[in-house]
Amino acid sequence: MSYKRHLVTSALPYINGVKHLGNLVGSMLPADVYARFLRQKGEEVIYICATDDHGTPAEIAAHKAGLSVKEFCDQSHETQKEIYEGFALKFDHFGRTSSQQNAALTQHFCAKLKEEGFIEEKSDQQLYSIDDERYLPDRYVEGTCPHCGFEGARGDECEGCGKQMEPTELLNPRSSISGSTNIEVRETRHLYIKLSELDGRVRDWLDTRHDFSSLARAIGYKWLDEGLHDRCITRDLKWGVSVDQPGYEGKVFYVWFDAPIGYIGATQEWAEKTGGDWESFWKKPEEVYYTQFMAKDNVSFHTINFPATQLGSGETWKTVDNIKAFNWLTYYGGKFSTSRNHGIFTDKALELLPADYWRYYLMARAPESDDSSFTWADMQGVINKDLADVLGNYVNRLLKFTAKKFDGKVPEAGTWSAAEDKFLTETSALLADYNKHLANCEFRKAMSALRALWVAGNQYLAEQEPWSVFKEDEARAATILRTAFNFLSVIARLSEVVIPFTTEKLQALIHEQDKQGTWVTDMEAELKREAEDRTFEAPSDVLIQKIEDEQIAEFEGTFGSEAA
RNA sequence: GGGGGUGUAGCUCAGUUGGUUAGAGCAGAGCACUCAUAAUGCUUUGGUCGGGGGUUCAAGUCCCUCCGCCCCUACCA
Repeated sequence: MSYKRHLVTSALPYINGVKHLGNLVGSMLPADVYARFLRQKGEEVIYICATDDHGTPAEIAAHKAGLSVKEFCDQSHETQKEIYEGFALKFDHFGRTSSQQNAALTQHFCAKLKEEGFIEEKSDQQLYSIDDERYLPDRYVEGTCPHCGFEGARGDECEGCGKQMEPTELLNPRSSISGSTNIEVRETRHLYIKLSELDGRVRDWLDTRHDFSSLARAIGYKWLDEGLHDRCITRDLKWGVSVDQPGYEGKVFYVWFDAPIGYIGATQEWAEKTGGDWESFWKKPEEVYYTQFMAKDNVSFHTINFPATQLGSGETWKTVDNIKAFNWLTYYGGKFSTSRNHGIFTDKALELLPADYWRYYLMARAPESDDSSFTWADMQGVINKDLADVLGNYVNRLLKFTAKKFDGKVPEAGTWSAAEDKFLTETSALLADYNKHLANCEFRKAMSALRALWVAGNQYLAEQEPWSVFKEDEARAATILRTAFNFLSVIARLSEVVIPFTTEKLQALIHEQDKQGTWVTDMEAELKREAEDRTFEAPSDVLIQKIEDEQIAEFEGTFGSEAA
């Protein structure tokens, strides 16, 4: 594992609307924790994300809001960006797929694919709404199902009988945008990517993805084994990356084609902003380790479609080395639903509780092996026990007692004993676990190891009883408290990847703001640090406020406490 | 319908290539301590590992089958 640099991306949140906690836990938050870990370890790493700006839903939402699509996306992008800042997501760049850079790249990929012979032109029949002055994507056509007579059937699928269909089959079709029935069938030309001929390249590539989870690999091979179908990569829309070919005026690339390219586009935005070298991440495959984070529904796009685009270009591009996929976070076992307003949205979450509470809870309960269920009581339990009781109380008891007995200074004198050796051995082992789990993107296990470190501090104090020892042997008490204090410095740094705001508070208390963003490599050196005239402040208020029963009752009243 | 995933103590989850009495945290019970946010530490009660069948000296761990949930995907008359 000696890569010069690391590239981290998380699935691009769609521009339309505020995302819910399920979106956060399945992509951006774990990516942030992982990127922070690598950064703190001193690795060269960039974490890139962006909003996925294109597509019909954005157009329609803009229309409803009385804004141009551009204005709407500008606003929505800023809204989302602010929320993510609230969660301390430390993107190196949070870009947009509607950037100039992405447009140029998307057109570039298409041109290269064409040169390599992987682009084909086909004619197709699509429904055109004369009153809306636009072609209607399948799911924006409603009508009567030709199979069962259900009147609210959509152009892609009938909710009445579950059958799939072509929108041209619908009886009495109408636009679900305007309700207009003034609809006609028009002939339209589109570009297709010939995945059917790219399967060899994709398969050979997949064979080399040794770090993929068995899940990601299985999904990839399944698609390949069934045979890839050519896919249309253009649409008759105004909003999107224009297709720069004769005869394609008024057409744009389909979102699934330009969205993943947005990872590269956003890296270019980053490069322009910072003076960084985007090519060192995307054009030097052997030097870079690339990790993608996403939810399980997104895996096939990242194992097949996007790699096919990259490989089919005939150029050298960095492809993904590890895909970390998540299951769903559910709300009391039911689905989070944007349309039905079920569950908790990210903007609201930040109003209710501090970002660190969400970050820790969501990582401790990350849906890694199966869907996991959010409940308010569970969150209260985790936060109050782990953050407030175990971590918060360690800080409080240690700093208050030391301040009282040693006048706000880190105690001097005293000698290292067997008790400290034992403490060192135990905490070193826990740190090794923590490192390993973070490096492997096993977030539940990582949080468990972190918590064990917090517990270790309390155990040490409980066993050594500095409050009793102090009465007979002040020097011994000094050693215990200094060791515990040094350990607090360690804990603060190791916790930063998940609870950065709390770490900031802690480091302010112990006057170690300069340690922000650093990691712990040598536990022995840390624990044996001398007093060095260090000072600190006793906390005036508790570090972690508990979540009260009344709050839980209120939240359950507001958001509901059962599955949808 | 096909493929993949998942079902382990009341709850949330670990369980390496099958091998001693199935583990952790929370919740419950008991004890210790009093520095601390009635906090902490220690001890401890809970499981026929979704059901059934099979292979094996030995299966939560492999095979078959059935049931529940999740994701992807495909549909015939």
